[in-house]
Order: sequence, then C-alpha cells, then structure tokens
Amino acid sequence: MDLDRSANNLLDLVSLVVRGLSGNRDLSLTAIATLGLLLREGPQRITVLAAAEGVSQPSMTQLVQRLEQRGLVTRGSDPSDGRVALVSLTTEGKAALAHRRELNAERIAELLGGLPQAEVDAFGDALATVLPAIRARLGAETHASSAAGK
Amino acid sequence: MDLDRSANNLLDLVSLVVRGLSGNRDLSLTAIATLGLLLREGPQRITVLAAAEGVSQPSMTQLVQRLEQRGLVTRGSDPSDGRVALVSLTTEGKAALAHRRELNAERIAELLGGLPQAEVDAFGDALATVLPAIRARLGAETHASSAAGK
DNA sequence: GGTAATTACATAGGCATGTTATATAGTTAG
DNA sequence: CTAACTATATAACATGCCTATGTAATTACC
Repeated sequence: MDLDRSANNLLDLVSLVVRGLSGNRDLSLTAIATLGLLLREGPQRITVLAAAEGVSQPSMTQLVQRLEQRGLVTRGSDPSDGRVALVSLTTEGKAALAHRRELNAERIAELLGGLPQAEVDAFGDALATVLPAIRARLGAETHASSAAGK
Repeated sequence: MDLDRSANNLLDLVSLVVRGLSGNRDLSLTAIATLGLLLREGPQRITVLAAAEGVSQPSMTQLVQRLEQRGLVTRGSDPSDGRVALVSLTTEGKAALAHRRELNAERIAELLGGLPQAEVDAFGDALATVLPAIRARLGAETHASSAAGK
C-alpha cells in the first residue's frame, strides 16, 4: 500500500548514503561489494562477479584489472578451463576491505547518531532480512535471463 | 554492537539498488533526489541544492543545466539578489519525477517480492524513521562546516 | 561614494567508471 | 578438424563528478 513511499524513501536514502560516504575516493561501491563477495564466497570468475554486481563483463574486467594493479586481488587460472580468470582476494585486499568497512561503519554510526538504539536495531534487523532476499532475487533474475535469453 | 554488520549490509544494499535500478539511464540518482527536494521544499538556489545532495556547486550547476534543457526545471532570478539562480520544478518536471518514482517503486516491489508482508512493513517503517534523521544529520553538518569554516 | 573583499554561479579541463561493439583464445560438438 | 560457443580483453565513447578559476552582483569600509 505505501510501498510507493517506502520505495522513494529507499531511493533517497541510497542517494544520501552514496554522497554521504564520499570519503570513498579509494574504493568505489562496486569495488567494495566485489571484494566483499570474494571474501564471503571465495575465488570467482569475472563473469560471475559481473552478474552478481549487476555490471557488464567489460566493466568487471576493468575493475579487476585496477584491483589487481593495487595488489588487492590476484588472477589465477582454472586448471580445467584455460579461458577463465579466477579472481581471488589477497591478504592485502582483505585488509583494505576491512579498513574501508571500518571507516564506513564509523561514518554510518555518525549518521545514525542521535537515533534511539531501538530504532537503529530495527533498521539493522530489517537490513539483515532484506539484503539476502534481494541478493537471491537478483541471482534468480540473472539465471532466468541467461536461460531464457531475455 | 553489530552496527558494523549493519553498516556493511547497508553499503551492499546501496550498491545493489544502484545497479539493480539501472533502467535509470534517464535520470541519475542525484537528479531524482534533487527534483524530489524541489517538490518537497519549493524553489531553491543552486548552492542549497548542491549542499543538500552533497555534490559540489559546479556539479549542481551542470545538473541544473541538463534538467533545464530537458524542460524539467526553470531558473528564475531572485529580485532581492541578482546573483542567485532560483531553480523551480516545472509541470513537466513533476510528471517526470512521478513517472520515474512509479517505475522505481515497481522495481523495488519486484526485488522485495516473496518477502512476508510483515518484513516489508518493518523495512518500510525503519526507512521512514531513519531517512529524516540522516537528512537532519547531513543538514547539520553542512551548517556546522560553513559556520566553522572546516 | 568608490574600492576591496565576499558571495553566487559559470566555465574549463580532467578523471573514474560505466556502456556497447568487437576481437581473441580456449572449449565442445559434429 | 572445423564450426560454434564461451570467457575474457580491448576499443571507443558517454556520463557525472571533481578542482581550479573566471565573472558578475553584493556588502563593507574608509
């Protein structure tokens, strides 16, 4: 019913967070999310990363190249398929991700400062619920469209 | 305590939403938020818009120029100060914003599809609570830094 | 009341990150 | 062994942001 209002609020929040975290000149949102995925799920091929983050394959190729130059990821090869580039997180990459996340958490804590703890918790819980659902949803869409050739 | 986790979830959600809504090649996130601000609060000067959206003044000048070319906003002058450009929403701008928001709401409804209504409501409520707080926080920071010359 | 500092906005040039179209190398099918 | 497909790379371009700087209007001060 007022899903509409919620959707608009979400969009506006996203916009504010994107700008409000703009100390982030070191790692883009996509870079952070990609490193996070590698941390959560281990080495992945370029195509999988591109689909998971919703960018094109060439964009992901370029992002990985930049991350590789900075020593945050390495590219291995898949013994069973010579075409694939298997991207993995380096120790340095893990450290950079952890550091960046720490800064982001501090910044977000500032932005949420002043809110009652109960509301912060409610927000955190809602995020923890909604995020996996959206990930699953996007994953399903990717599969569907590659299967159906949408 | 696990504000850290929430912060990371928020960041990842933001990233997914940014990419997941990329039917948005017509209006950038900043453009949508700016039009929304004009709708909520009436005509504003460039500087105020830039501060509210967290972009530099030249960026806002350019955004307004693009929006003006597309007929979504007009620029008036302030009778009491010849330097200022007072930006207002046109009828067409209101329509475009409404249309874009409708599409976004549909898309977000899709992404949330499958979640129990209670959780969607909880998320919506949390957003409605958190968003004004963050707006206020960012507004306060802007004032503080311009007053203190940070 | 005229000059200096300030303010609001515009312009210029550059960078990061995204896109589509296309090339190349490895794999699978026949 | 060749054709078709798949995974990644390269090229050319677009968008949106930035910093540095220019210009016109306003305010402050002697």
